[in-house]
Order: sequence, then C-alpha cells, then structure tokens
Amino acid sequence: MTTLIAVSQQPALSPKAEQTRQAIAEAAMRLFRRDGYDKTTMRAIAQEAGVSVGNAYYYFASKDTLIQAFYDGIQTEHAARAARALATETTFAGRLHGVLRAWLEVAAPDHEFAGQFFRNAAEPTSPLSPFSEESAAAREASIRLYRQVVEGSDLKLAPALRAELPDLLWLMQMGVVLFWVHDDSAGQARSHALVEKVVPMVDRIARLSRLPVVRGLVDDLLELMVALRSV
Amino acid sequence: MTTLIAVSQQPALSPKAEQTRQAIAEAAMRLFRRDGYDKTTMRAIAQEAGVSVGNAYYYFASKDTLIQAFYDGIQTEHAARAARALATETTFAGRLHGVLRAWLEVAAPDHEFAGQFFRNAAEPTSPLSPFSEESAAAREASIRLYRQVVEGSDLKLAPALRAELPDLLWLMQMGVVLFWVHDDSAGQARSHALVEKVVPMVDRIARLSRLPVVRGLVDDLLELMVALRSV
DNA sequence: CGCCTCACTTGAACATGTTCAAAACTTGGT
DNA sequence: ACCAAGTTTTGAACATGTTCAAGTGAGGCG
Repeated sequence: MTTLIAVSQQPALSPKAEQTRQAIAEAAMRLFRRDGYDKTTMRAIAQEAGVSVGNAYYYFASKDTLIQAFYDGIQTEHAARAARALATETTFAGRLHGVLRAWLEVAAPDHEFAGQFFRNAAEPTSPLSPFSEESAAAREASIRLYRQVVEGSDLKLAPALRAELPDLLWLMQMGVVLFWVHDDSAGQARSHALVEKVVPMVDRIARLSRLPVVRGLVDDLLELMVALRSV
Repeated sequence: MTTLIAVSQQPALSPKAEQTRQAIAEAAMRLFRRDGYDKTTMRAIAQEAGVSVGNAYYYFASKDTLIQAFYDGIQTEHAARAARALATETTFAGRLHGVLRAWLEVAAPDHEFAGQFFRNAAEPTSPLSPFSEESAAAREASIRLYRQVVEGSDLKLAPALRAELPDLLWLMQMGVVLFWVHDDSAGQARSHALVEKVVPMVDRIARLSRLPVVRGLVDDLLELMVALRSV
C-alpha cells in the first residue's frame, strides 16, 4: 500500500498562487534555519520572498502555521529513511532501532530551531499539537510506520497487544522527541543513549509479554488504553 | 528536615515595594483567571493593580514570569493537601493515589487557564520548564513528596529501586500533568480514569519487582537512568 | 473591445509585549 | 532643613504579529 499521501488540503490554487505560496514557505524556512524562529520576523519573511506582509497572511493564517512545512519535511524524510532501515532489518529490535535512529538523524540539523517553536506544538489547542485533529494525517502515517515495524518482524505477540503496539510505539516516539527537545548534550548524545537503551528494553518486554507475570501487566496496560478511549 | 523553603530569590524589597509587587501579581492572577492568559494584556494588569506598565516590568521580567505565582500556588496547595492524604493512607497504592488525586483536585479550577500557558512550560529554555535550573527547588520539593509516599509505605523494594523510585514517580506525575493538560473531557474525567488505572499498575509492578523476570526489567530501567545521567 | 468578477496583492493601521530615559520619591548623612 | 545617592514609578516609544479596506490584474462574457 503506497498511496501518495495528500498532505495538502487547500482548495487548489492557480499555478501562480501556488508559486507565491511556495516562495513564502521557502523564505520562511530559510530564515528560520538561519536566524531561529523568534528572531525571524514576518516582515523579513515577506521581504525575503519578495511579497508584502499581508500576502504572507493570505496564504498562512499565522507565523506558527509556517512551520507546518517543517513538520511535513521531517515527516517525509523520516518515512523515507525509515523505509531503508525496514528494508534491511528483520528483527523487531533492529527495526525499531532503525526507525528511531532515523528520526534522530533526520531531525538533528534542526535541533536548536526545533526547541524554539516546540511550545507551539505543546499547546493543546494548537493545530500543531501531535494530538490535534489537524495533524491526524501525519500521526496516522507515523503509526503506520510502527505497524510495519511490528508486522515485518519476527515478533510473536498476543493478538490484543499486536493491535495496540503500534500506537504504543508511536507514543514512545513522542516521548523520545520530548526528551530530544530538552536534550542539550553535544550531538544529542543523551537522546541516542536513550534510544540505545530503550530499544532492547522494549524488545525484552514484548518478548516476555506472554509469560504469566508480564502478561498480567501488559493486560493492565491494554485495559488502560481501552478505558481512556471510552471515557 | 523542615527548613523553611525560601522560594523568593529577590534581593529583599522595601515593604512598600513588596506591596506593589504583590498588587501586580494578584491583579495578574485575577485577570488571568477571569479572562485567560492570552486575553489579559499587560496594560490591563497594570491598570488593575493601579500602576504603570513600566512598573510591572520593574518587578517582573516578562508576562510569562507572572505565572510563576500560579505555579507556586499550586505547588504549595498540593503539598498541603497531599500531606493530609499521607497522614491517613498507609499502603503504597493508597498513598500514591492520594497524592496524585490531590494534584488533580488542586489544579482543577485552573484547567482551562493552564492549557493556555502550558506552552511556556514546555519550551526547554524557559525558566518555567519543570526541568529547568530555576524550578529545581519546586522539582525537588515535589520529589521529596514522592519519597514520603515510598518511605511511609509498606512497600518492600530492592534498595536500588527504592532510591530511584521517587524520581520515577515524579516523572510519572509529569506524564499525568501532560495528559491532564490535553484532557478536554468533562471534569477531566479521563485524567481521573488514568490515575485510577495507573496507580494499581505501578503498585503491582513495584510489588513484583523482586520476582526474577520483572527484576530484570527493572534493572534495565535503573541502568537506563544511570546511563542518561552520566552522558 | 469594454466591462465585470474575483483571486490575488498591498501597505498602512492596530494590538500588545517590551524597553528606556526621565521624573518622582525615599533615605541616610550632614 | 538640605543634599546626594539610590530606589521606584512613569508614560511615551519601539518591535512585531495580525487585520483590513482598498488596489491590481487576469480571465470570461456580451
């Protein structure tokens, strides 16, 4: 299943308009990367793109909205890089590790910049929140990735867990991202260490998930997820 | 060890100055609660407090800084209410449950308002971040609370886990807060459901932590924490 | 061609967080 | 009482995200 993911939801713009839109988005990206999110003004973006300030607002509802492009970029690149890992790795741990490391590598160049606008994603009401309605498409694409991690692997699981595991792994990625954003170690070494340690742990838990004792704990967890969805 | 916690770090103001400072902080709080964080302007705060805008900035570095008072308030009230729970509950699960529910209850009236400025706390560089240097005092006070949860209980644990558990429980509280902020269910019913389910789970894991299988997983976790600290 | 419509574009105006030089006030010393 | 030094207060000015009424131009229609 390799449907082209139609990320855009705009009502189809004329070629010229699309070009303007692109120019603004790219100018913004360029300046965000160069000067950081806060230091980049809308006036500067407009000037860099060769349009007026108002024009930028014709295409983008707010300054925040402009970083949606950044999100999409990371997401796309991550999917591609993760696919390479999934093509070679066959073990669960290997696949999970590959996908997580892919994310760290893709995001690395934008670490500093990411910290600056992370707050926008953190706000519950923001469309940029990973839990928002608006980012449902991206979220589901990401979860699909983790479904591939599970399904392509040698892992034997209780069916109930198998169904929920992709969601849980996505949640784990959110945790890694959260850690990464706060990680000020050189080259995000601590984030890499986290992934290095967490992957074998998850692998072990998953493999033990059919043993009586662990099984009980996993059932608790699944029950929790079901309960939260229904409230 | 009941040293008075000196939350303030200001270089000691004259009584009159302190009064002005209070007036501004209280006016801000009042308006934040009534109109929300974003809708409340610095000009409105100054007017409500009966001072000039510049004066507000003489005492508070930014609008964000003004919500520190809110933090302190929650923290203090939570400590008090949690203490009541700790005085009566003797089981680990009961104590943990009491402390977490106390937080939900204390924070409930400010749920809507909290969502609006949560982004400030999420930004890694912000002093309001729970991981920041500036909030170290509050963080440690909170961790102490969880140390009481563990130490006052009947729980038998491997020493290594006993030492780390308060930190882990604090981290869990951060998770609950994160969930709570995003929780738009009536009366934050889902957050309550989360606590209701998570507490028995944690209790079970802790009790099983000396069984061979679980023991291995817990050791992994402890090793992870040590590793992350050293990187 | 002339005109109409409507997508697109503009820049001035506005709202609000923040800064700062100057004014007002307080305090301690003589 | 008066002055100097420091503290507190002021409000105008500034920077920047955002809005909006008005302008521009390209395509369609008579």
